[in-house]
Formats: sequence, C-alpha cells, structure tokens
Amino acid sequence: MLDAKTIAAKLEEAGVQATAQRIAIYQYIVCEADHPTAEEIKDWADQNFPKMSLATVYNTLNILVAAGLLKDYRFPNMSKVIYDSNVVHHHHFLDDETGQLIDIDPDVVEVTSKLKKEFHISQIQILFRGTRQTVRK
Amino acid sequence: MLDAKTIAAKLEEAGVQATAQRIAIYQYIVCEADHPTAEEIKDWADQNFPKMSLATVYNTLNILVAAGLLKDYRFPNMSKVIYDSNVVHHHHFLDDETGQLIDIDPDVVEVTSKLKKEFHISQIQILFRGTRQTVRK
DNA sequence: TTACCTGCAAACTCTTTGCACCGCA
DNA sequence: TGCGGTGCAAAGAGTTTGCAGGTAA
Repeated sequence: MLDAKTIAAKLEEAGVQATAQRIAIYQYIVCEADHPTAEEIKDWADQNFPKMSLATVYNTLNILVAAGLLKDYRFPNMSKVIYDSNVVHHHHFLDDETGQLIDIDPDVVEVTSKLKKEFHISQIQILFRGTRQTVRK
Repeated sequence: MLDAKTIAAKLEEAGVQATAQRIAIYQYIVCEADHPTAEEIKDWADQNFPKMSLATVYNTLNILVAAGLLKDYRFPNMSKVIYDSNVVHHHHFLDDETGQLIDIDPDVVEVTSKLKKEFHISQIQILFRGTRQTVRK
C-alpha cells in the first residue's frame, strides 16, 4: 500500500498535477483495484471520497492514460474499458468462469511466428482464455 | 464470390431463416467486406439494398453470430465491434498505420507458455501489432 | 491573478428494445 | 392465418464535452 505522498510524487513525475481526486483514483487503482472499469472506480469514489463526479473519473483516467501511468484495455467479452496500473508490457489470462483478468508475465510465454517478412511486428498482445483451477487439498 | 443461393443454403444449414436482408448482409461480409463494423454494413446496405434499417443490421449480425456464421471481435484501439466471417480459430495482425486487420493462420504461430498448472487454457488469441511494409520494386 | 481543475448536465456514439406492420409459409 | 422478420423511433449503456464556478500556486 503506497501512501498518498508517494502517489503524488509519481503523478508529478509523470507531469500530472497532483490533485486530491487524481491521487485518490490512482492510489485506488495501484493499491486496491484489480483491472477496474470506470464504473467500479466511480462506485469506490462514492464511498471513499467526499465528492467526485463521473466526469472527473473519466477525465482523470484519460489523463493518467495519456501520462503513461495507466493502460486502458478493451476485451472481447465486455463493452467497458478496463484500466491497468501495470504499464509494462504483459499479457492477460481471462478466467471465463469468474471473468477475472490476470496479468501474465511475457517471460513466461514464448511466441515464434513465421509471418511473411512484410509484417513488421512491434508488439504482441496475447489473451489466454480458460479457467483457473484453484488448488484444493 | 458466392451466389445468393449458396449463401441462403448456408444460412438454412445453420438454422437461420434466409431472408433477403440476411442473405445480403452475410454475402457482403463473406465476399466483399474485410472485418466490417455494423456501420460499414449499414452504409453498404444503404447503397446496395432497397431498404434496410439499422436495427435490422444489428439484429441480423447478432443472429449470425449466435448461429456461428460470424464471429465478433473487440480490439483495443477501437470502440466498435468488428465482424469476421472467418469463424475458425485464428489470430490477427493490426496495421497501426492503416488500421487494417489481417487474419493470421494459427499454424504460422507457435506459442509456448509456462503458466502455472492451475491455468487451464482453452484458447489463445494473439494480436500482432505493427506495420506492413508493402513490397516495392 | 491566473491557470488549471472540478462538477453538472447535456450531448454523443454505439447498440438494443418495444411495438406495429407486413409478408411468406 | 399466424409466426417470424422488418422498420421505426425511442431507450439504454458507456463515454465525452461545454461551461460556470472554485481552488491552489
């Protein structure tokens, strides 16, 4: 759990003025939330912040994405945008039973593609789908 | 280019009543269109079909997807749904310059993942991003 | 003081739905 | 004749924007 001061420093470092709302949202996404949608963030704010409009939630998220502090994703199964505080390149595993999204380290995955040489690949995004068997005794 | 009769047969085979609108839309997607959006289909219909409402376009697309004749995709960079008449499993290449989406045969790609055994993978969807260098003389 | 941020409501985009009509089996 | 498909318009979900007021450097 990072404290507000650390969060504020990260915002400033990324060139984003650290306001109360921005600190709260970013802290929530980094520390508590797991791939939240704008709606989830708004719900959280309604319970944990004096007052924050939906527009501010969206504005803030867009600013944080533009500053490189968050990444936004769209996935096949849902119409809403998902925000991720993990901005280094990684893949995802989608649990089709729970809907949970789990980050996958690229080092765990190896891709060998024999595409024609006219394709210049700058990035590979993989979505694994399936179910996650929780270990039982 | 498949004729209307063949298209109609495919629809019936999939348990979808073959109406003029459905034949037209499916034929367009199979023969002419390249990963169209609902909007592109509507635009095409406005110019090539006596009269078709937007609701019919959406209804038809949903029916065709449910029948397994089309697959719908959402990609990170666009908010609209994309329809694909290629329903066998495949990957995609997104040209970041032109926005064009190109089907990639899974046989051309090999993925080795060392995920923990609790992850039961049923499907892997890969999105390659980059640019496509058209061959020049 | 001034630039920037916030809140509100309205607008906008994409998609779905309710209902009346119509045509084909 | 009836069931299902179509068209229209309105509603719905998710997101963006314009503007007035506020707040901190």
